[in-house]
Amino acid sequence: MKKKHDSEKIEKKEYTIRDVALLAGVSPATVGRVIGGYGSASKKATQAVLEATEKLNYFPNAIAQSMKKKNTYTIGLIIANICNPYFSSIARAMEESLVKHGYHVIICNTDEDLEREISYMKTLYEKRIDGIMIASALKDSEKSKAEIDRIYKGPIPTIIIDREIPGLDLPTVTSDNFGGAYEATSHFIRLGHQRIGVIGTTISTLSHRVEGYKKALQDNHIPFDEFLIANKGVENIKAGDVREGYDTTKKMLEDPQLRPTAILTLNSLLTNGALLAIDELGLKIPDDIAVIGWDDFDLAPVLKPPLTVVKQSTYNIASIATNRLLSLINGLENGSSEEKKVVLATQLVIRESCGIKKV
Amino acid sequence: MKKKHDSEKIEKKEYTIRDVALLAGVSPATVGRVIGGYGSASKKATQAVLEATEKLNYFPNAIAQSMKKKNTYTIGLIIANICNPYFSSIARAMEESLVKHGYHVIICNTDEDLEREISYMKTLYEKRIDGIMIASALKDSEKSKAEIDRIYKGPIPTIIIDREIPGLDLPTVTSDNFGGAYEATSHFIRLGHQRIGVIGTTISTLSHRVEGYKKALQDNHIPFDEFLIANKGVENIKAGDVREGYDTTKKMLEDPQLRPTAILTLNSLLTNGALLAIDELGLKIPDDIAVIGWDDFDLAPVLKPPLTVVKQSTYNIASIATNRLLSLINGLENGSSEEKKVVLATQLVIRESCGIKKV
DNA sequence: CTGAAAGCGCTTACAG
DNA sequence: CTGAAAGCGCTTACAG
Repeated sequence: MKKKHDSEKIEKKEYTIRDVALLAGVSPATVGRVIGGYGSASKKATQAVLEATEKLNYFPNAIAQSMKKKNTYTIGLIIANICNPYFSSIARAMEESLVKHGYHVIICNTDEDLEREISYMKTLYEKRIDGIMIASALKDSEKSKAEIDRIYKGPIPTIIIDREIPGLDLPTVTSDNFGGAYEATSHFIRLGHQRIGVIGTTISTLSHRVEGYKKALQDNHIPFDEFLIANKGVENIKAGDVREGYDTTKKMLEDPQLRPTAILTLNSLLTNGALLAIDELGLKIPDDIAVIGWDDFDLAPVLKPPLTVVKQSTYNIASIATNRLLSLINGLENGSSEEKKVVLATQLVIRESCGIKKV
Repeated sequence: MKKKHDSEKIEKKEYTIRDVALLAGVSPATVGRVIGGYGSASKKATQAVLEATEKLNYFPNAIAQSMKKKNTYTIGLIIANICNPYFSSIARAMEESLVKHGYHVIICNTDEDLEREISYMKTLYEKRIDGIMIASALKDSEKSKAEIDRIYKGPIPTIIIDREIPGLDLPTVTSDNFGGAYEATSHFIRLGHQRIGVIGTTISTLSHRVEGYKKALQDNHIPFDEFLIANKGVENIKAGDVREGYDTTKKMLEDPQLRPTAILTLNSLLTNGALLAIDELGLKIPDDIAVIGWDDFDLAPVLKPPLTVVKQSTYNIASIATNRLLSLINGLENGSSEEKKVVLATQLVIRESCGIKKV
């Protein structure tokens, strides 16, 4: 593969600034100034360099540039799973806006696995990327404060998205998980439901949502029943697999005596799984079971019946997080700003999957 | 921001191999050998280096490594839109398998815009990434053979996915677009349909699918009607927006005299849009209009009625493409292999959206 | 096994 | 405006 011939014509080597300089009859420094747009150069030199660049089809080596300039124009995005429409919309919006600023984005799927997340943090750091956006897999009190600081408060500008990391004072952009769940639960209650199930998983946003759910119950004097909260995950099924929502829902609904009259599913994958399970159990929405999904999606209005959802503004999350990250990178945002934690309101989009008030 | 103090304690500088060497009492070369795992070192030296590394919390600088070793352990994935479940599943599978080999993947969304694609190719090349996977936005005969070669046959190992680029002899992994459309169309015909519409867009895979559609028509002596092919795109709406399928479908179905009795939608976004339009027009599936979607998705079996689809194996596409790319990068795959173009069979998943045979 | 030195391809003061 | 030189943080022959 690596035959070396004496004649230099065989291996088409990669041209460098030096080759361009030679051809243009100027120094490498001048070539750099012309191409890199720093410093100044005479018209004549500029012209010669441009021609030589063209002739050799020269492309600057960004690695070498990074070496000197200490930036890579690369951002790492650490999420659970790019197949979750919630994350793919966020990724899409971020990439679109970042690319306009010259950045590329590296996608890292953790599947809610903290080990993988930490491994990503390490290799991304080694790559000396310029910034990190992370929806962390870290669960409450899984690590000590010191460990958390060591993992997430490195030298790379970082924005926490989707879920707060408790005790970490880094810029954070999340949805109002408590409020969204409170509103959804209240909606069920207003329609006469008393037994309301929550199809969740082990992710950390869950706790705030469950808090919101409990508060709504409490404000309406409805007793809390542990059976109605599914947040343990399912054995042998990773978070992020449709079967998780399917199995969890099936288990909660299979016994007609115990089953709730309404369920709230905590992300679109879980929603998909739940709908699958409900369909298979032969239950009718909303008569047998009312449903509210967390996260809106294109087909929600087309389902029979159209699905009521708690909608998070992925676009806003992405744009706020992106702008803050760019500010951080450019040293514009003050690390100790007051408004570090941005919480965005959710919206209850009422369609037909909760039926009408029972008398 | 860049205050320099005489004392070295203020700026917590980034440690280098040299700092480790100093602390360990060995040379930088030895540190490299220990940490990089190349060459050999005595037990004593190894121990000292490891301790120093630990103490300084030293992380190697991958940029500097890339500079010497000429690789970046980064792969570029150029696709239309990560929000399309078809692409996100591919991206997911690729990333999962690549990360095991030490690679990160950069996501590039083109929205089927060739200019953006070319710009990505350029900046990815400047970053000296190790490999490219690309579902190109290039349309038939949009560029000359020479231009195509110049754009895509650069020095970086490249695998073409999803859609062949005609005239380019690079490794390619695609679905059998012709066959899939032929099968879907034949299925409609078997059920008695004669007026079959195709909801497409401007992407290049379309042409093979339309060919398959036409062949099925022809084999069954059904005349071809230009009106039933929507492949122009919609003004002011980019490919990848749900509204594209919505508008296109609405236009094709609005006139009861002209409208087909069956439609085939060419990707999930278009399917979503079409279902939205059908719902809004008050048409019933399958009685008023039979539907087959291209690409399967979680909710397809839950729709009322469950949707029949042409399923592409995203997992196989991803794994074959990834393995071939790794082989290419490692110089194992022969550039002039016979089996350059891999075509994977599609599968018609029959559910209930086409109804039963009309008499 | 180990160190000194060269070099990867750029950028950036420093002189002129 | 321009060139020579140093240096970014590693790896890799080359000696010893």
